[in-house]
Amino acid sequence: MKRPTIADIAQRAGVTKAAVSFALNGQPGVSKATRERILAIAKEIGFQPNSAARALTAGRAEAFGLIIDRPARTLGSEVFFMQLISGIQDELARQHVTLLFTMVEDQDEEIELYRRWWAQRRVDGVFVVDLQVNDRRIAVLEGLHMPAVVIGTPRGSGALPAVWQDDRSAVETVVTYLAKLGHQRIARVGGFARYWHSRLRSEEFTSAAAAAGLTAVSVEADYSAEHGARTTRSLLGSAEPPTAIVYDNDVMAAAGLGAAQRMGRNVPADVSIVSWDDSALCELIHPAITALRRNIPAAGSQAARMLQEMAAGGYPENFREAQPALVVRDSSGQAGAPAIATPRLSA
Amino acid sequence: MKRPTIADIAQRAGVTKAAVSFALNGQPGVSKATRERILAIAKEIGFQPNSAARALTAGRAEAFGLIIDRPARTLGSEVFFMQLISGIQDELARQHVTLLFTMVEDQDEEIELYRRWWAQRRVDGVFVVDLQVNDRRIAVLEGLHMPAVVIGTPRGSGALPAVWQDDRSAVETVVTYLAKLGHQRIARVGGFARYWHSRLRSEEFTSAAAAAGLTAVSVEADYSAEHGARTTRSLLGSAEPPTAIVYDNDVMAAAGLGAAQRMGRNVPADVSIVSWDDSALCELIHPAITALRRNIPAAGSQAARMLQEMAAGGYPENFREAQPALVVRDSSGQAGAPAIATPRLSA
DNA sequence: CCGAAGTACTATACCGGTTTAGCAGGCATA
DNA sequence: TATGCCTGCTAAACCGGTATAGTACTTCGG
Repeated sequence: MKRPTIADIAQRAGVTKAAVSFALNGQPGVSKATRERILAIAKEIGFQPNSAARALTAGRAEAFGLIIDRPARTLGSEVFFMQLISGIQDELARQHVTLLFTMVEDQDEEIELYRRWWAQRRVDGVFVVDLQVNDRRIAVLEGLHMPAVVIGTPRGSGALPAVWQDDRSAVETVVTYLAKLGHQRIARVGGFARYWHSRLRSEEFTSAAAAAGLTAVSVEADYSAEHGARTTRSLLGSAEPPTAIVYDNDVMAAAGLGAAQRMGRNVPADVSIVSWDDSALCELIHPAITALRRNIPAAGSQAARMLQEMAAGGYPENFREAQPALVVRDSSGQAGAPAIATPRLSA
Repeated sequence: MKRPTIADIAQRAGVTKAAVSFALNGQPGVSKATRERILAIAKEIGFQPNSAARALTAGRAEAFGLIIDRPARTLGSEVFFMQLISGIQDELARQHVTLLFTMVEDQDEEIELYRRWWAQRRVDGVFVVDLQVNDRRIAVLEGLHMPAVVIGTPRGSGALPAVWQDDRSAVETVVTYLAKLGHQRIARVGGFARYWHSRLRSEEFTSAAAAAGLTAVSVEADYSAEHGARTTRSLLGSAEPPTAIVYDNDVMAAAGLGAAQRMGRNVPADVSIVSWDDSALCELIHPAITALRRNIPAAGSQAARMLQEMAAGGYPENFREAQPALVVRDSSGQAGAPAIATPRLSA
């Protein structure tokens, strides 16, 4: 019942462990006949090399790590990470490399885990997400000389390569779209300002709005449904409420939509709603939410390829993702347009 | 720059590797003074044992695996797995055990991966989800003598222990609630009939409805928003449409809600909507969806504890989860009640 | 017909830990 | 004074692979 080792194969084939190793790894040093005999035995007894033993000699773990540090409360509804992991896996499974995945409570814990994983040789590298302004992780990873690929933005990623999105042009797409619909006052409910991607989008949003002659306001939120709803109530309740709101993720957009409806506002007649990330959620709720769609799995696969290159000693270039597409649905429309499709009685 | 080994510590302390090993592992065989000297050096140079070397001697991987086999399309919006993983991690992180997580396209691939992981000694056991009727995985895992814990149902789990939910009483809770509201025709949009949990709920739903004197229909869907919407349209378009629909997950419930609204039905006046899993999504959309709330992270933690016990050679008992609570929100109400809160003009 | 080169292996060290057997020295006991 | 028994450590084997050095045997060239 014990799992077979190369010693077992060697014994049955009447050769030494070394010969078996050569045969299994396609190295020269064994005759064709012997090689085939060994391979046949290996196949027959279902031999698979012990990963620990191999890792010990190769000095590699054949595994990469991904740590997410976000409140569990907001994670559940997040489509982003599942899609990202799915894309990463797609690439890694091909090479029989595994992914260690975990969630932590704060960045100290995350850094501690990087150190431990690296010291213990548990991983050959890691994917870094949610890059922050003055992110302490970068210095730690560089100090450890640990292969790592940043997913999200090249700003502040130090010498680490990044898979990034051109926020500037994406923001321009959205703002131009809203401007064309006649919106004058637009708002953005962003994620934590400490995240680079959030901060960059915020800057670009403000400048793009200014360029288009619009009044813009950007508010920070925590990606949760609750924050999305609360921020929306506050924006719509102000003296000069925006006629369009852009949210940094689908959950906040959906929550914002619900909040607006509860306030008696019609979407999109009174206020247009746009989500930064697209998802089934955006499609299925009523009205369906206009969203920026990016290919998240593709970004994950790309990052996986880059990390493998790095782990092999290379220095991959930053990679810019394909431009996201704006998927126009029912939640956005002409500014101040009369309600057509779904009229409502005032309460 | 090379990561320190026990040999380095041994050299600096002027002792052998064995003495270092004894000291680090709290074994007898070294004096208190020597032990402290060794520990101090280990701490100073930041020593962490190489996980491969340790796994090689211990014969354990210090890792567990989780494989999900669902279409990527439906996974993204699923809150269940993120919460489950979060609960599992909570327990595993404590013991410095890692989790290997991956997604596959079909069950053959999943089984293949179990075999490989086990043969390669990559994991000490696995979590099994989405148990199916005549599930081939069970026989494979039992045949391999691979520790495994089933999450979801003890039916068909063979000798493997399970963390399970009492579907019967949960279903009764929902059906009784709907019966009290005066509903006569109720429907259920379930998941794949090949999943045990889905089939069991379906059976219980039918029998509970019969017991309460209601007409019930149960339909199979694939957990996706698209299926949820399509099935809802078909149910509501029938000659005698149900006045209440229960969905097996939050995504289908939300999609069903949207579909009903697009058909001009008022929720809950025309039709009540109930979701089996609760999530931020249920809370945030309008109207908020009545849902059964179970403590998914707790189930994950429990499963992790059981798997650790199994990997240590024990045989944990099946564990029944706490009874889920029905969280009543705005999407459910009196059967045939006039629309009050959000009246609608007919188009 | 002998030396050189190539082939097909074996023997062995090694990766970084754990574990077992053994051994030197101190102390108590008979 | 010899015996036994701790204590505290060392030497070495071992886990399951990979990599390197060495060896027997064949083949070939001059």
